[in-house]
Order: sequence, then structure tokens, then C-alpha cells
Amino acid sequence: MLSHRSEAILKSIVAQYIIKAAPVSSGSITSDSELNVSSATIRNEMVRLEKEGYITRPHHSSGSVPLDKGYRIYVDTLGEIKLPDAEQRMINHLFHQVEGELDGWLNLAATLLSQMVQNVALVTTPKTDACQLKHLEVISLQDSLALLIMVFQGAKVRQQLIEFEGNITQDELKSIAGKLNDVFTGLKRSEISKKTGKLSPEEKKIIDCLLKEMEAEDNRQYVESYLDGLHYTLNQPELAHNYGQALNLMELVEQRHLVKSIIPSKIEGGGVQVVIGKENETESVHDYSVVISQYGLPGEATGTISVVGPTRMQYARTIATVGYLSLVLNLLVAKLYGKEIPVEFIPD
Amino acid sequence: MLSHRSEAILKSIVAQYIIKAAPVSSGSITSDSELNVSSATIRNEMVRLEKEGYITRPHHSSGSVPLDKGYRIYVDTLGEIKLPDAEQRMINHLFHQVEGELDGWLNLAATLLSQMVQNVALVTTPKTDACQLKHLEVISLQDSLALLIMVFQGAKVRQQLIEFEGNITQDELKSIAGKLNDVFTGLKRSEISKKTGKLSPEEKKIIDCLLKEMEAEDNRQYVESYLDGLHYTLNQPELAHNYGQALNLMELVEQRHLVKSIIPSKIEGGGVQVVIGKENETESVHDYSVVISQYGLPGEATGTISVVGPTRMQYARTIATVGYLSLVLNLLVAKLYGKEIPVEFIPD
DNA sequence: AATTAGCAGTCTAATGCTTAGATTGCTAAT
DNA sequence: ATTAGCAATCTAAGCATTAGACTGCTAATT
Repeated sequence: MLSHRSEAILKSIVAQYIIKAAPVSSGSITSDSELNVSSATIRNEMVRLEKEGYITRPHHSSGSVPLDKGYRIYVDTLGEIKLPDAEQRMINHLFHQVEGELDGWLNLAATLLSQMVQNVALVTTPKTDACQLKHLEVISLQDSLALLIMVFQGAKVRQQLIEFEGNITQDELKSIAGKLNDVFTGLKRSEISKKTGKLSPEEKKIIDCLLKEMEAEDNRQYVESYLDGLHYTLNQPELAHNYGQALNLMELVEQRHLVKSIIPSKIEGGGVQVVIGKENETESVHDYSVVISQYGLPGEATGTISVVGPTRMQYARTIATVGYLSLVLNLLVAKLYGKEIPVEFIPD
Repeated sequence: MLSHRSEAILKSIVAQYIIKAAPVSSGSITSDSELNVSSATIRNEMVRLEKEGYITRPHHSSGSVPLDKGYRIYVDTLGEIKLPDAEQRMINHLFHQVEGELDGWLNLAATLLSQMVQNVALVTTPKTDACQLKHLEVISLQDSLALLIMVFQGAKVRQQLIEFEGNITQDELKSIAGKLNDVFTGLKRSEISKKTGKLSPEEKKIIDCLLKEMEAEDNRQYVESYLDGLHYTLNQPELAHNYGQALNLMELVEQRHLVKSIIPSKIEGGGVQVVIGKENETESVHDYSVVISQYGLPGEATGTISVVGPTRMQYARTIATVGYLSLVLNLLVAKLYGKEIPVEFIPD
């Protein structure tokens, strides 16, 4: 619907606004754009762009500010974006330093991402449809108190205290654990709960606790997550000049609502998605944009990595960074789950 | 140094300022204080209090604002403060609901505390001087990759990936882990590192990893911690009217510097400590007060629970809440470490 | 028919002025 | 030593003014 020239002007407005964070005047477009037209022509075009909802004006005689619809055009026409080699190397180097632990990796990913794009970064842990028991262990703490350690597929370790009816020794616990491992290792929750027929009271107690934990694990929807960089976003002029909005964001984060609010119900397998302003499903983030990608082994164990910031956001850089980091995380998840991954999932 | 009347006036100023968050006029003292004097007399006293550094004035003809020295008098003369029974019961009830897991307890403590005192709450995990191996377990993930699970005294569980030189089966790993458990269980880091003489390459690799983790654990100084309620403090008028200060606090928190900044180098064993404004060792928290208490088993495993907020803070309520929650945590730690605790460490 | 130059009109943001209200500081009386 | 009373001081809000930045519109130009 937009002529080539209108689109060029719109893109120039968005690009300038992203940098300046202030209304863009017709004059500043003439110098920026490759089109050789006067500011008056730009003004005429601007009237049309405003009528069609791509931009708006803070007041009658002021410059243009992009609307969601304008950002959408801008993002859709960005084309392929690649993270500079130097930054790719820097990222690879940092990940090589953190040694084998999922927690450390995801933490690093969130911290690094937020720092690189100067906005909030959110990484959720990889999640399986139905988690699978890999091993369990029971360790005596005192008299009747013991610690149950559960290991699930994908190197997920969970712990829980168990209080038995009477005293119980470490040796007894060891033999119980051995037996339970023989019977239940490799099984999913539904399979385990079918086999709870003939168990001793102690074994029953352990398996109940295990099932409860597995249920929590299966139902957990992006609850565990790594978040960083709130102070970067709070430094963005949008929020620095609107304490109310800043507080809203803070509360969203501390009530752990952010995760639910920004992850689209339908997330596509391949590549980075951008959700702009009112396109977000949740109203409380209608002033923000989300750049998000899935990572991991599709159909097996997937998590998400994303950035949240004002709709005025450095989209090109953010998309490139999220994209690259999701590839890096692909490798790491494949390692934890002991699988090969398709070649297009590997960073160069 | 202060006459009884001066002190009464000062306390009244502080008490009113804590509620109103605005300079206190001489007139509003006359009605509040039990002393029957006119506002003119109060004004004369206020001049003296200002000269001696207890209070200050934002400008020439305005009311009084307490200084650190004034808050100090106020806090020191508060006397015994007890948390209302209803709130004690509410807390007990909530802790009973969270089942056996340290992580859940400390999280609850931080969330609850921050909500009750409307400021940032910080809880650090209990820490032992030298951690002690309770059990280790090695689980095969794929070919040459395995997961090492370490359990330390106090139900601390840690995990780490290990990549061996060649392939290795779960059975081999099991027998290795069994042997290592026999030799090293119950020992501290220094004792383990003495006994690394005749180990196979695989065993060596595992023990190296273990020692590294134990070293990290021993050196960890309050790094792991539970923090909540930032948005409450950011809602306090001090910060809502000073975005710069709000951002500083945000950064302090996100860079994980807050823990180091607020915990006094000398923390007394019994009871709640209050550190007011410039009494803090770190300059970046000179505008804040800290209410802090140690919890746990002194000499065995101790953590801290604290509140950070503007120097204008509801000291009475905050001290009572921190005090009570530290007693509750005492009980929980004792359970994890399997010890009895002195009676004065138990909540009523 | 599209573009543009030129200028009047519009809006913001900064500055200064004025005023009402709150509160102290001071002095003289008690 | 205390207090009543009043002038002096300071804030915060409202209002008017002005400079500057852009646009919108019209008439001329390509």
C-alpha cells in the first residue's frame, strides 16, 4: 500500500527516532534519506503516513513519532542481520570460560544479552514435555530426616527434605534407593504412578515426594528464568521520564509476571520473532517490544531467550544478538541432553 | 547531653517525619508531644538540636528533618519491640506450608519480609566455615560426558558436568563413586586434598572438580542470596522524587554489589543491628539504613537476614519483623544441620 | 499533476513575575 | 525561662511573555 518513497521516508523516521528519542522533523529527513526531495514534500508524505496510522505527532506543529504500525514496517524490511564477527568471538570466548553447568550458562546469556542491547534480557530454562527420572538418591541427615535428590533427563537436579515416621539408617536408605532406581529409572511421571502398587511405607513416601516434584516440573511454565538488565531499560529516556511506567515494569518483574506476559502463546520454531507494542498479548506490556527466540532441541527440550524494552528499541542489533545467542544455547542444550543437532542450529 | 525535653522533642520530630516524609513544623510538635510547651519553645529547642547536628532544615524558614544522629537517638531509645501475635501466627502458618527445601524457605523469608516492611529484603544462605562432603554421585549423560552431584553438610547440593577422556559406562561410574564415597565422605577440603595420592585418571578428574567446587563454596562470601521488594523501596518518596538515586539502587542490586555493601564487617551474634546512613561502611549506601540480624547456628552455619531502605524507615516495625524472622530461620537451619539449638533462639 | 519556496500559524519549553501560604526568627512582654 | 505576636523568609503554583522549532498552506514552478 505504501509507495516506495513513503516507505523510505517512514523507515528514515523510525531509524532517526530510535537514535534521537525525539520527534523527527521533515528537515532532518531530507539530509538523511537517499531521496532528493524537499522538506515540503516530506511534510506532505508525513500527513499521509499519519492518516494511515504509521506515525503520530505529539502536538500540532511538531515532528513525527513512529507508531507500532510504523515500527512493524521498519522491522519487516530490515533484511538479514548478522552480529559482527568480533562480538561473536567475544561471546564464544566467554561461554568457553564458564564450565559445565546449565545455571552458569543461562545466567551468562542473560547478563551478556542485557548488556549488549541495553535492555532487560530474559532466558527461560529448557523444558521437556514430560520429565523423565534419571536417578534418585536418599541421604540421611539425622534420625528420621533425610534428603531426597532427584536427577531428571537433561541434568536437572532437584532436592527435597523427607521426614520419615521412625529412625532410619543410611544403609537402609541406600538399599531402598537402589531398589527404586532399578524399578523407576528412565520412566516418566505417568509410568511411575502406575507402578506404585507394592511399596513399603518408606518407599511410598519417597515416591510420593518424587511424583510431586515431577508434577511441579511438568506443570512449570517458564517459571524458572534468568533475568538481567533492568537498570539498562530504566535508563532509557521513555522510563526515566515516566516514573509511573518505570515502577510498573519493576513490579511486573518482581511479581514474576514478566515471563508470562511476554512469551507469545504461539512461538515459531525457527528464528527470532519480534512482537511490537500492542501486538503483545498482555496489556501491561503494550508499551514494550519483545524480541524473542526459541532455543534447544525442538520437540525435545526448548527454552526461550528474549529482550524486553521500549518500542523504541535498536531492533537490528537486538535481533542479531538474540539470534546468535540462541544458536550458542542450542549447542549447550544438545550437550546436556546428549543429542546431535541439525546443522542450521549451529553458530558459524 | 540532651535534656529530657530535647530528647522528647527530637523523638517526636523523627516519629512524625517517618510518617509524613515532610519537614516537621514546631506547631505539629506541640500537639503530638506529651510536653505542654508552646511552639515558640519548640523552635528554641530546634535551633539547639540543629546546632548539635541532630536535625537540619531544607531552607531557612522550614520545618525540621532528622539527620543520622537524630535517627540514632530515636532507634536507641525505642526499647523492646515485639511483632504482634497475629503477624507471628501468619508467618508460622506460611512457613509450615512450604515444605522441606532451603531454597523455598529463604525465598519466602525475603518475599514476606519485604512485603511486611515495604522495603528491599535480603537473605543470605547459611554458610559454614569449611564445607564438608556428605556424599557424591556420578551419573552418565552420554559417551564420555557425566554429571557430578555433590552433597555437602547442611543439605547443600551442587552439580557439575564432567567430560572424561574416553567413553565410560554408568556401572563404572557407580563403582568409582562408591569407592570415592568410602574414602572421602565426612571430610573437609583440606583433608581431601591430602589424600589424592593414588587415584585413577577418572577419579582424579572427579576429585579435582569436587575440590574446585568446595573451594568456591568455602570462598563464597554471601554471594548467593535472596532479594525481593525493590519496587517497594522505589515507591518510597525519597526515591520516587529522585530518579538518579533510584537508578543507583537498581544498579547496586543488579551488579550483585548490594550484599557486599550492606553487611557490616563485624556482625554481632545476638539480636538485630541497625546501621543508619553514614554509619554504613560503603559510601554508595550512605543514604540508606540497614536493619540486619544473623541467623543459624553460631560457629557452625550462619546467614543473615536484612532490610535496606531510606534512612526514613519504620524502624520499630522493621526491627521487630527482622528479629522474628531470624528466629524462625534458626529453627529451619537447625533442622538441616541436625542440631539442637539454644532456647533463646526459638520463637515463642 | 507533482513539487517546492516562502511565510503565517501553532505549539513547547524556558524564564521571570506575582501571590498565597506555611513557618521560622526575633523581640518584647509575662 | 517561657511565650505571644509579628516581620521576614522561603516554597510552590499560577500566569504572562518570549524565543525557537516545525508544520500547514498557498501560490509559484517544473
